[in-house]
Amino acid sequence: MADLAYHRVYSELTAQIKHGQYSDYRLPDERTLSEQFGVSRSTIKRALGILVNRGIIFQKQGSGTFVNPLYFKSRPLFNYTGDNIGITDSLVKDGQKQSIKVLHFHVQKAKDEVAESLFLQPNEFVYRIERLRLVDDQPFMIEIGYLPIRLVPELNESVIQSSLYNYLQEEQHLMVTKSFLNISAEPSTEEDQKLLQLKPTEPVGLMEGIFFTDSGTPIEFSRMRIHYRYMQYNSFVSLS
Amino acid sequence: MADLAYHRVYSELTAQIKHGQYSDYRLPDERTLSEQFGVSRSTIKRALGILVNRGIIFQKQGSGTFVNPLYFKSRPLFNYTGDNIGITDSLVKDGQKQSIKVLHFHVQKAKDEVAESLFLQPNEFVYRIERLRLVDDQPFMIEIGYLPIRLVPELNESVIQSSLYNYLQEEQHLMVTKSFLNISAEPSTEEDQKLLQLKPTEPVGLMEGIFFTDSGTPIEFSRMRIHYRYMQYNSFVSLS
DNA sequence: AAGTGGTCTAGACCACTAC
DNA sequence: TAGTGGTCTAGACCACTTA
Repeated sequence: MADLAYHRVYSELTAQIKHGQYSDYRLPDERTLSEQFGVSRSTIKRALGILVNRGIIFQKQGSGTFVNPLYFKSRPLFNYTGDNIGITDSLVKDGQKQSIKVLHFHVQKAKDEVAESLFLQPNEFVYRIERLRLVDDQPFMIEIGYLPIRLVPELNESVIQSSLYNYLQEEQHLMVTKSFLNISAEPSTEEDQKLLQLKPTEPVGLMEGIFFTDSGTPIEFSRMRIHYRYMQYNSFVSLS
Repeated sequence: MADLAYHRVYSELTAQIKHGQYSDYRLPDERTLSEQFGVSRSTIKRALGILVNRGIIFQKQGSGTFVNPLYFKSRPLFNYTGDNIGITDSLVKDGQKQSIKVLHFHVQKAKDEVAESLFLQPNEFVYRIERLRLVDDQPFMIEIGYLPIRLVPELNESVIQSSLYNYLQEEQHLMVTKSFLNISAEPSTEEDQKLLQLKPTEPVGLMEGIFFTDSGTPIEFSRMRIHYRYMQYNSFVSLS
């Protein structure tokens, strides 16, 4: 992934923006970038397109390409900057300590919704992984994940005490790079209140969705119940 | 917009998928589509890319292009299928009656956050539009929007009783096609409870963000407080 | 008029999947 | 081995903004 031309351009531009290289909020024009990076304008457009899709820059026809000044002001829960799309890589932590407490771990036959979401054969088995995630010892998320055992035959309890997706990448050469999420909210249950240290009037955010590997295989169905103060999601949408 | 080649391909494919044309979940390969539509493969890829970004289809290298069976099962609050990205065009309603009640409407000097979000000059003026939105007489959203008067000089109270973005499109030839949203949740205030008919333990979803015209000009900063049962947001993310 | 992003093409070659 | 999606190029021409 990292050796692709468009990805190299994307990474370098992102780093430059983060380091404040474009303090006037203006990037060089596409033809200049094409020369600077030694790639075609199409490849530059592709790299810029990723930045646009994440809301980091925006482009105005006839005018130029500009950094979105709002992007770095918001404090979302997730910020996809690593290789993987999972929590560990995405969590905005700024030096805070991330930790995981395993609540339950076992194998079961996939129920309907899970089987459907993961495109499983009938009667296929999945791991059910229930974990509590904390930042600086403050619990902020209850996470229930389902993974087909067929895809990850050798999972065990010690693996899931830390980042599952890092394990998949390093030990199984699986990168998890796509997700389809549904986001909502509801009043907290008594269990939410206990685990996430919430008052009865305080709600949880819900994120539920499917995660895919780089090659398009659905690998996890996940339900997350999130302390409302940690629930921040950024979304850039463009109808074109 | 509708006369662009990639957009035509996108529209026709979307319609075909909705009408169940690909009941085996498999689309023709890109080279075949290229011939069928009489456009280059690059243009086909662009159209397919939009469908991928919205989570409607997914592609597997070496294997093919497939319809996402989950897409049509979820019931999000928004579903961007119209020309504009606004509520009116996007709200999934299925024959339900949509209505708007104007709570407040006036002109004021833009405060810091608004001015920053809309890239305004110092001391520029904005409309402040506070509306309650209902579906089938059930209130589901309090919406506070700010628009620069410079961009829409002739707004008045009768216009905002119905869709603002439809007015902008028809009377001002402005299409609103991009948005940068931040999504979160919090306990409801007393005013929320009164306007949205919520119990004290029931929360609101928050959506806050900037809306851009097709040419990239920020045209509205909006804060939405949403009845939690109506708060459903779909997001497809791909790290590439 | 000059500069910038947007659209589109035709084709080469690579990487992965299925048979 | 054939078929499919992924990457990348070099260039033409259009649309919009700014001066």
